[in-house]
Amino acid sequence: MLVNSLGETIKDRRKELGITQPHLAELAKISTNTLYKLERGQSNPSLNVLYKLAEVLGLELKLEVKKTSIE
Amino acid sequence: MLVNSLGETIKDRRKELGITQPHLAELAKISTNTLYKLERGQSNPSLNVLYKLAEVLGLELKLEVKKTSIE
DNA sequence: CCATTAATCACATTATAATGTGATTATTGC
DNA sequence: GCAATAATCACATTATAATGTGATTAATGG
Repeated sequence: MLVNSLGETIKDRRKELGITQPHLAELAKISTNTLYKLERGQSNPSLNVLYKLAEVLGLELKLEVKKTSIE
Repeated sequence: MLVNSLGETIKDRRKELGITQPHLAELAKISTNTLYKLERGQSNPSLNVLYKLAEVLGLELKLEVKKTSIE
């Protein structure tokens, strides 16, 4: 996950699904401000917000061992 | 990502690496309280905290399209 | 055992994420 | 063009994550 790949991922996915920020914000039950800042990488979102967006967007959040790490 | 799989993942990984909560907290530059609650699923951590832990633990956070979602 | 450290927990404080509001600037469809 | 909606932005407020402190309870090694 690079610098703001997360916000980009959400924005790209939203565009793919053809929905607006206000609509997605409503569906995920977060404010447009929160979504706007998140997409632009201007925030440090909570896990809760990420989950709510992931849910609506059909995305999943994973935390796994780096394939590149030495085991 | 199930209910508290995230906290579990972090705890399990920490154990694998054989380090304590206080030590990991120090390495990741977060408080032991924050780590403790996160591992137990008693918090709604910020992305920042997750990144710092992932960095130290050799984990990566991914947000991707669900394989099960209809495309 | 028992001393030492780790983990758990409560509670107060501080920092900041999330929201609300209103304005401005794109963007889009007619 | 221009009306309507979307996206961007500033700023104040509210909710809450993160921290600090100190205590209690496990766990661990000597």
